[in-house]
Amino acid sequence: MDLSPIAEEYLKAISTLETEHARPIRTVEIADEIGVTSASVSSMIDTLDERGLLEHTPYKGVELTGDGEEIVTTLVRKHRLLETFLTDHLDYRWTDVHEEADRLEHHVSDEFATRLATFLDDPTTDPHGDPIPDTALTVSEESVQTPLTEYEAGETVVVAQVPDRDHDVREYLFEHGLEPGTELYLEAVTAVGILEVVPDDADDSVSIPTKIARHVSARATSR
Amino acid sequence: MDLSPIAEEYLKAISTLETEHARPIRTVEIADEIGVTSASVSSMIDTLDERGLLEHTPYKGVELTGDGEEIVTTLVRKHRLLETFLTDHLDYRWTDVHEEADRLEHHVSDEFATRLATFLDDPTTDPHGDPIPDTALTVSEESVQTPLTEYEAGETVVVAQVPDRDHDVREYLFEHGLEPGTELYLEAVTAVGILEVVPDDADDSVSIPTKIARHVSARATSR
DNA sequence: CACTAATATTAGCCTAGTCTAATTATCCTC
DNA sequence: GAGGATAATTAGACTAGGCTAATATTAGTG
Repeated sequence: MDLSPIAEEYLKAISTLETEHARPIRTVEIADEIGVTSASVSSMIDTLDERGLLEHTPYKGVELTGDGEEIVTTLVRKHRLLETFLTDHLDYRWTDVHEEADRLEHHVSDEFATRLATFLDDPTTDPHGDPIPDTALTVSEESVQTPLTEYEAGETVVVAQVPDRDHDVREYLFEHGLEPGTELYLEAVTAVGILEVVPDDADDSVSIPTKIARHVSARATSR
Repeated sequence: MDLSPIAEEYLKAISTLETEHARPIRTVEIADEIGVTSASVSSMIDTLDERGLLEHTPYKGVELTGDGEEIVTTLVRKHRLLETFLTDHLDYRWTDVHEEADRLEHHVSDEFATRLATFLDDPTTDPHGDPIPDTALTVSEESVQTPLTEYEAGETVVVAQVPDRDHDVREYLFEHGLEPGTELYLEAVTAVGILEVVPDDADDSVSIPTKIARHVSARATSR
């Protein structure tokens, strides 16, 4: 039987947390991520466990099974293909596509995803720079990408990925001219945790708090 | 508050039945249309009535209000825009798009619809030949269209609309080469309720039962 | 090692939407 | 205008997913 969009949201949340923490995920973490109570999470964990999508060790935490991960990867693929379509063809700003894709990913068929991918010419990254899993659901080798905070003053880098989940952060980066593909000259790293950077299409430097810069990854310029 | 996809399905069903019968719609008709029991319909009618989307006269039937009709028209617009996108850009056959559009129409935002319409160059009819309501939700003047059964042997017509809801009927028409835009020579009308027609891209005549032909509309050729 | 804080689970209730069974209205025919 | 057929509504129960409150487990600290 098919999974409800709600059950799918739980799987996605668990997957995100697993990637972030690399250890079993606790009930309360899922509750915080989704915005429901721990009680609700406990009961959804039961159903997901019965369906073989995760392994639950009571009082310890959960881990996705292969089946669970596969469902999540399918969703991620649909999500990122949709985002690509929305920005590249429907003229959405990349800052605005996440919410629409988050809703639609649960409702487009596999057939739709396959055809959309063909229409888009099988893209490998989405507008935030995140990799799009292919039909076999394998994620392509990511190019070497490092958080902006790892570079030093004086270096020039290209923005590779920006965080896709927090609207305010996306808005902040957009307004300061930072998006995937932007070339950046790192002017200075101040003591109070601010990066001074100069985007390639700007004259003045822009201040980026470390808190945000940590989640922006970049690769060295190819020259 | 937003309406659930299920509530939206009820409104669509009522609208379809109103168009078909031009009179208040009874509980059991809605039940048959959607495939639920009359009891379920009764209770949904209550909620829809409370929201001001229809008027219910107990034991008599329901009629959509202006608000109710507006919601349906928005859904129809989304549905037909989606169908157009699926056939024109994702290479779906026009016989296969109805189901996907029926799911997605409940989940795409108004913003998405607006942008999709622009992307598609503001089409006025969908792949089945049905008119697409514009942003103001007015349906464009339909060209004069008459059921195939109203024409006489010897006439040449162009298929304007095919039924969009029944997959088997669509499949039948597709296999016999009848789709919107097909030019048709009406060879004969037999006694047992069969039309013999010759599509423009075929040599042999094709037999269409009156039962089906009644729901295919056509306009006279422009020559 | 015991106690407390934090977290997890269970119990029990709520809402939306479904069902079956029982009841009530309406209508049609005689 | 009475009787029966048909249709509509109501009553009561079920499921998914949510909540709060109560209970149980684990972990950390003294």
